[in-house]
Amino acid sequence: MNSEERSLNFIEQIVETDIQNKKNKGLVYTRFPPEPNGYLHIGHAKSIVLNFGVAQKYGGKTNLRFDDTNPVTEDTEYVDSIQEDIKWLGAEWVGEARYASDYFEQLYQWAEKIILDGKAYVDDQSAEIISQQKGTPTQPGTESPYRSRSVEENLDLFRRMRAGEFKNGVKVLRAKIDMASPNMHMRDPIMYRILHAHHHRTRDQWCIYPMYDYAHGQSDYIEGITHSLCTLEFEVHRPLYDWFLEQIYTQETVRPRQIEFARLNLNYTVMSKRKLLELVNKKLVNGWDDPRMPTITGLRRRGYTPEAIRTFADRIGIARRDNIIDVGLLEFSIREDLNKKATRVMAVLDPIKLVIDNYPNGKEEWLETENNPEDESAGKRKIPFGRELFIERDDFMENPPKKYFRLSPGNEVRLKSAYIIKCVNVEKDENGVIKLIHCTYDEESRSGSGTEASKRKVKGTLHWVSAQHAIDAEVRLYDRLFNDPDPAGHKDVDFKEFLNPDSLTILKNCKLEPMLANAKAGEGFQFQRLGYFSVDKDSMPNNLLFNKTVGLKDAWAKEMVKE
RNA sequence: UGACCCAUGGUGUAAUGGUAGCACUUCAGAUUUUGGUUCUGUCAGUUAAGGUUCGAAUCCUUAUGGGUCAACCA
Repeated sequence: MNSEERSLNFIEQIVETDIQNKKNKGLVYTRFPPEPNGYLHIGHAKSIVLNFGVAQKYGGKTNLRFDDTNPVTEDTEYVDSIQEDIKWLGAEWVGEARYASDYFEQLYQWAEKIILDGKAYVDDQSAEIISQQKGTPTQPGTESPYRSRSVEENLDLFRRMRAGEFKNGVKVLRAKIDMASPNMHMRDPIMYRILHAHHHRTRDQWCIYPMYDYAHGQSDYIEGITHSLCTLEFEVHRPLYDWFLEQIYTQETVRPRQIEFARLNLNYTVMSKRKLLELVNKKLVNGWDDPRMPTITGLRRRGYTPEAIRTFADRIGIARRDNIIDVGLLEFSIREDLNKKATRVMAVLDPIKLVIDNYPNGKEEWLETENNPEDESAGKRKIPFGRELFIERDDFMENPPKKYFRLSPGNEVRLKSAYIIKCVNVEKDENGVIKLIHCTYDEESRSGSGTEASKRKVKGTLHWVSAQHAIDAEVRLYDRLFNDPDPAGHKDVDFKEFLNPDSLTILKNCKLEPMLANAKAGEGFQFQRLGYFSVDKDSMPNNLLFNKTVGLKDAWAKEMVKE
């Protein structure tokens, strides 16, 4: 509905211009280049939707490429999870997944060529010295004493680096560019370092590894990537990206171009892999797939759908200015999707017993109810009704405020898809806590019976579950993980200080309609009047586990806040 | 204190020299056997000052504010 009128984002505009100008023969080829050192999060989803979306829109293709040039932090666990998450999101990369490590030999050969061209040299200095010589953003650097080594010596040393003759950190290969450049990244950046480490794919084949700046652009080039999209912090790397490409570029091939866009920030959460890893390692959450995590796997376990995440990514747009998206927009997107799809069921999370005094003892009825009022094709089902029911504790008040139109003494409400009942009195325990609500029902008022009484309008409608038929379940409620809108944005306070102690609430005594006994892991439902809930992966038929995905909009709660 | 980038309602994002629009949010109302959904209405914006132009959110200058850059990480 909006696609025909939607204006182009700035990257699409660039792509269209390039196509018109027949740049790269009019091809569009993008890539999604995660480093396998962590799980994908919602920020990656933005990048995935962008990269795959742009290519698809213009008849192009997208590669998945693992940027695996640092064996110390990378692992196949991440390689697997990343592929699973991308597939789940519905993106399809062309052919097999690629790896920067597939190109190590080519990268090495090009490095020798650059040495031969006199544009790279082996430096014997320590990391500290090299760092000192880099200067600062306001002061130029100084040149390394090894900068003017002969080509022959450089080549010999570089080959011996590869051969494993040196220990970690003893030597590096540096590009010979400009130590006085105002751009720090151009001050003779390191191309290769020595790392005697086991790589998850190349195993012990290499003991020198290329740095990101050298590997990334060349990998783009090898794959024929036309538009290399990345986040804003790589902007200052672009001159270097171009410089490395310039060393090996030949006219007849595709010339990749790096374009930066603003990364996604969500309020009340953190989005850096480092911080997410810290939460996992310190067991402040229950793993990468904890439903409170902004990871793809966490959102999936929480009950988010790929469609909702994609629409969200679409809604937030692509631009070059820093942004902080309100999590409310993410929540809106999942509600919108689930509202169309989720079967409505009866579930009472905080049960209180109710007895209908004038309903025959031992009688049961199976009443018809619609599965989804938003989707007639979803059909109908029967739910059991009886003399004793559970309703939500919140749905009864002995002394209600004026606008309360749920159950209270002397007041009438409709039980959804069942009868109109009236509260006659309550029983309390010695502490004054209500333990049983006595009601009478209007026998003529059964939903759908067509009688005058069934058409009566009452203010409130409650969800309920038959006590005799109810099944038990554990339900996990989630709130935002952090109490602060920008937990990582405080210079003097660690982000973990803002963790919300109430981000997880476990409810053990929930009562569900019997049909839910067969619910399968990952399946999502709307618990009538409460919100959307999804079956946890650890759920068992005799130990049902639900995760709250998101609550329904709650006008009553809002009203109460105003008081 | 250098280089580079950015600046449109509360939050995002359009308008590509010619009527500042859309979404979320806010608020109000209608409908409703979910205080949901849907529908209608509503509040609210071009950082500032100069300049160019018949006309500037858009081009230029300056200021202000924000961001990025000094890993043998990506």
